[in-house]
Amino acid sequence: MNATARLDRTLAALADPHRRQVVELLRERPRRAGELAEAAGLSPPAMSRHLRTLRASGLVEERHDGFDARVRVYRLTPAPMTELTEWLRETEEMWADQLSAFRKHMLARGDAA
Amino acid sequence: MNATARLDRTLAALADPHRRQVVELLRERPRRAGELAEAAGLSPPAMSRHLRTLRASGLVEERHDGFDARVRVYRLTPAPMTELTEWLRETEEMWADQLSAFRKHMLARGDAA
DNA sequence: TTAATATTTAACGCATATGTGAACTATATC
DNA sequence: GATATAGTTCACATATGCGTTAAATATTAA
Repeated sequence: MNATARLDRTLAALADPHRRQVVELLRERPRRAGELAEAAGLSPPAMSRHLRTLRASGLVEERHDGFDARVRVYRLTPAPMTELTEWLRETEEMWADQLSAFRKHMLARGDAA
Repeated sequence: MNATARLDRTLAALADPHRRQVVELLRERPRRAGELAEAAGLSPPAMSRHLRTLRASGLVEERHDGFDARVRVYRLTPAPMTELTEWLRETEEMWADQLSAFRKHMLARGDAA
């Protein structure tokens, strides 16, 4: 999968408020699927699908609990967000350059910055 | 509009590859609607709708050209991306804390980090 | 071995997003 | 004034996303 498609999936995954809530919960600590469903006020099937989407985007990973194999524990995997952060940084950097060039232009004209 | 809804719109706007391409083009310099349509290989109506979405998310703004009032020039407005960057920063920060806590835990147990 | 638990998958309905061609608005050019 | 140009909006078809309930899977507990 190329970088564009990965950014697509990452952004689409984070565009849903329930999934973003999951990320916020998982950034504190790993949690069980059922715990996430309850915290988000969603039915288990609904949460299961969100978790599938998050898994497909690479934002979270699933593990089986050591004691009770029915339980699935989800945890954050930061790589996709790092890639997104990098894209945003480049965009903002470019904009900052553009802005400073604009200011320089204005100063050269004698206008106030 | 609250922060969650704004993040929603920003992320949804950026989740489309054509719209992200528009942002990438605009981070170089402002451009005309028609120029963006051609660059993205889209029909004018399709691009017009993407631009409406980007406008609604606050990522771009539209201005009328000074010489030819038919022409609409689009430019980037960075505020929404700043907010998104902030959200990502918090998330990654939390994850870094978690990782360092995990390493500390492992070190305390005498395992290799 | 039967029943309960944790989670996922399947089938369905509904809302929303995307692209296309046709029609519309506003402005410029001849 | 007639026509061309830049861009948008409309109407339509198709596709995708989200939630719900019912059923299936796997595992633990009684």
